[in-house]
Amino acid sequence: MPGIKDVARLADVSVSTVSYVLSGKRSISAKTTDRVMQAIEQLGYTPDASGQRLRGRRNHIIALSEPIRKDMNQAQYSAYFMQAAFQARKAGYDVLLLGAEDAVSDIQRVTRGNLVDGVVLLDVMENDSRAAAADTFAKPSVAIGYPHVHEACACIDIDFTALGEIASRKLYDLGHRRVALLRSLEVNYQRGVGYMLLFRDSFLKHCAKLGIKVIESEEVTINFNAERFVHEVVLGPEAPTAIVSQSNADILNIVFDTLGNLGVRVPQDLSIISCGTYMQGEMPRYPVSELPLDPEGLCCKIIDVLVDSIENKRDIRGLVELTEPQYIDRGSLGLAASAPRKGGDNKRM
Amino acid sequence: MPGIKDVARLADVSVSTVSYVLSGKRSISAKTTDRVMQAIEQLGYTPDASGQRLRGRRNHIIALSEPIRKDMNQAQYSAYFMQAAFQARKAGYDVLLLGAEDAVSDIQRVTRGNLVDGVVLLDVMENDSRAAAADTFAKPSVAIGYPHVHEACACIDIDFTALGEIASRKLYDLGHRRVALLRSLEVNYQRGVGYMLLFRDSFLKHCAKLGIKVIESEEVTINFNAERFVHEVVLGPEAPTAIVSQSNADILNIVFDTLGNLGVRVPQDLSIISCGTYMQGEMPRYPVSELPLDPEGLCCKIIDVLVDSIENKRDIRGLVELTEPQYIDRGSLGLAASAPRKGGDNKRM
DNA sequence: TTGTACGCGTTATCAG
DNA sequence: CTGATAACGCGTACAA
Repeated sequence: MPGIKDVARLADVSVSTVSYVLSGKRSISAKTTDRVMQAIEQLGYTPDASGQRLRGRRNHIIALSEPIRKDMNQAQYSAYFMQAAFQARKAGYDVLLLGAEDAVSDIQRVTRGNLVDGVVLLDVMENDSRAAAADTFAKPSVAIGYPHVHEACACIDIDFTALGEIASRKLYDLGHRRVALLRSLEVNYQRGVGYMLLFRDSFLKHCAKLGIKVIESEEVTINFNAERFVHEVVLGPEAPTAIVSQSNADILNIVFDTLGNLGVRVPQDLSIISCGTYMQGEMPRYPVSELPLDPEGLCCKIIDVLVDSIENKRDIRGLVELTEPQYIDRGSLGLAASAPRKGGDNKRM
Repeated sequence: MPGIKDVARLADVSVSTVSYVLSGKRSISAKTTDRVMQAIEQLGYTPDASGQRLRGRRNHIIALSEPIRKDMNQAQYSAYFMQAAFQARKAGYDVLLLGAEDAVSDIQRVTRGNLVDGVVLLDVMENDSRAAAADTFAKPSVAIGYPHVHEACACIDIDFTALGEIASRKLYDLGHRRVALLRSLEVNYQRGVGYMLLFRDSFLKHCAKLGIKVIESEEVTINFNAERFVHEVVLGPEAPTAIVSQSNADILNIVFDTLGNLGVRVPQDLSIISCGTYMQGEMPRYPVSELPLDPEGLCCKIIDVLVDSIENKRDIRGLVELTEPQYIDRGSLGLAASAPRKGGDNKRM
């Protein structure tokens, strides 16, 4: 393994000259530059990472903390860390994946040991031990999410309170006064996945204010029967004119299938809107209008903020940035149906 | 940030003594040890990672190379890298995620710069540029997969040739002589995803040998109509007694739904077996017997091999380990139906 | 049992 | 514009 000294010797210059040629932090004559570059190629020289970070105090590594859980929706979270990794690379940073049981001590270890320059917290819950312990990390940290305790880290997320309001407003303006809320997997609420709770609370509150009646689905577990949900709730006595879904593409597919079999047209007879979901990462078989999550946009912003903090030593503790939700119209949300539902008495099933 | 020198000064010993107290590679008197430990705690000292790897030549970091692709099945691959990360941590290694466009130069950079001790190649294709360039990596590498060119890296995977043979044998023993093959997403074959091709080729070959007639589905693209597949192929003139699926849970769900609506019972009227899939990571709504992928088992073995190579300087270039497929009975595979299919003329759809 | 010196690459500083 | 040197932090071979 050739070192910088070997290069210097071969090019007949000093080590500092080689270093300056590589970094460009000093102007070096073209002739010298040529000789050095030639020596580097000839020897196949690559600087050793440990030496590089000795001086600069920067590793160009960002830690990504993702607590390992059996029940995690892998499809969804992988979108976040692939995006975060991609954006980090664009900014010139490698990504260290942390997934140990004890996330807090893991982050302490890599930040205090100067192994990483900063930390991204993924899959953040309302009561997140990592966010709460962020003051014990020796490097800046950013959470995707909005935990209760966040004095020592930055928080970046979609504004899910606004999302609940926008959704209720949109339904109201289209004339909907009775809507069904299709819940997400129960385990998410129980675990305290912040955004799902935030959206639901905000949505229910604003619906109450606007006079929209919300009929909630029963708790969605792994054995949830989406067909029965359609028959009992959607076609039930309360006759909602829209479904607001927090659920995943699999369940939504069954809902669409069931409605199709019953001859219920979307959106003429019934509107559907999906909120706080990310259908691009799943496989919906029917287009559904959405107030979606935004892994790409968020990760882009998160890395921006973190890198800025690292490189310009900006203090980002306590920073909170909630971005405006963006509605995507895919044609499943329309005016509230007033006439009796076509095919409503179709007994095919 | 206190350094080892500060600790040494406070404990009134030399830096080497502090180092040996931490590593335990020399016997130090209890009195000295106490003083040193006290100083360490008092200062909150954590060794700096860059210094640590200066001498030891070991970073305790493993690189995970995952080429970023738009069309990748995120749910599936995330299972591999979460597992790899988990197993690596168990062995005391951190994981650096590599996902740049040019994977080869990325790996060269981190291996030649001594940033990582070894490399795991994920999502390996038959003609994989990374495996082919493994001789230019300065550290040992292991591929999950079985690329054509693999002289310079180790390859660990399930034996998909055996998997094809076992599947055909199993079907044959249960009396099946006509089976439908439900292909995976076409893009996987086109891209050269090794295991899918290996299984398919082996399965077709062994079926031919055993006299099993295989009716293949049309190419599966994003617009694939699984209902039509059931109507045209499964209930078509050739009347296969089993479906062998390489497809995902979403498509399989539709197949089950369609069969259910038609009154075709599984496995009494029709058997279904899924091969080279990983249903635990997806959301199948019906239990399906499977000759599955095994992210956990493979990642465990891969990290074992790689860590052994790193720590004992074992040369693993060219090593190939193909593990025996394990059949999981979930009740969807049974004796070939001989009587005319119940509900076969049901015209509900 | 303890101290000293070395190695890695970058960069501030001083000297040409 | 370029060269020489020291310092940064740690582990460990070697000397004492």
